Amino acid sequence: MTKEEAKDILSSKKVIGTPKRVALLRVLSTHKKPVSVSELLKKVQKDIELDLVTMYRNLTLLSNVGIVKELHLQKGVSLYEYNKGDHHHHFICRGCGYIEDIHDCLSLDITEKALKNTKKFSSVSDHSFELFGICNVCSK
Amino acid sequence: MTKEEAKDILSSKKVIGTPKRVALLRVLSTHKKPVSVSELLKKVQKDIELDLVTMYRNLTLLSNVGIVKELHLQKGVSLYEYNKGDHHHHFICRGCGYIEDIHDCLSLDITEKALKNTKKFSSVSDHSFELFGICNVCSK
DNA sequence: CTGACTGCAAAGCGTTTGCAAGTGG
DNA sequence: CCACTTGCAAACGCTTTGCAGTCAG
Repeated sequence: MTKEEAKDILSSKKVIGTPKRVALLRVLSTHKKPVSVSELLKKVQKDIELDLVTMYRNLTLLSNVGIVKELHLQKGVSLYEYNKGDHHHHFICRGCGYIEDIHDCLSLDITEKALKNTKKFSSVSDHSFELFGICNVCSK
Repeated sequence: MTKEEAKDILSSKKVIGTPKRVALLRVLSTHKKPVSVSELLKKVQKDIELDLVTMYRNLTLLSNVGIVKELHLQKGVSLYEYNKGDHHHHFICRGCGYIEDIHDCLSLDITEKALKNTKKFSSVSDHSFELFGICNVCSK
């Protein structure tokens, strides 16, 4: 993703395309897997000076407008991924944390059923689905 | 769940049934929804003196042997629920955090497909599925 | 005596907040 | 001039660790 593309994406959500945000978004967009905050900081800092606090604020901002997604797969760890708009789920290794995307989604049926069965909800905004296992490297 | 039943469950997993663990497990078993650590502490303390640290240690222990399940639905918050063995998922309100169980599960197909498509995993140990929405109370 | 459980204090880690300085329209 | 962004320091909340005291076999 070029700097121009990043700026366009940001401004399409009415977010000012500051250099730090552009750098952040570009790093996020090159990552196929969800990234931790500390990893993200290192990578962005190769490009531009950036404070951890600013990163957090911008991640929250981008998350609020839907440009990035936040994942909470384990205690005390937040992962972020660029929201390309392609709906997908994750296959996660309990050993090393390796993550692979799953591009199938069969949640429609269960979502409909759940809406029929509940009296407390009228709609579903989104959902998460994660598979956990031990990857072939860890199980050796 | 009686104290005796709690003790039996614990000893079946080779965990010593101390009074604190029995009290903790009993509170957990009466809860239909996942509970936060602070809530849990309050409820158990109505029964017996219990330090927060001991709670954490025992929750980790019970989680490791599979008696309780740990959920990470939002940043920095761990929820715990008694693992009755009845596989289920959750419908969560983004507004107030209200949680309802979903007892349908249609994940078999997608699990099989995912295993076929990956080269990095050979098996799935478990999975999570959560629906998010705004409950009828919050959407008023 | 030995190993396990517990409480207390302190540390650790990820995240957020307050404030002052800097930037751009 | 004003609203927005940023960095720094400090605060905050949740969780873990170290250590000493206690208890059961």
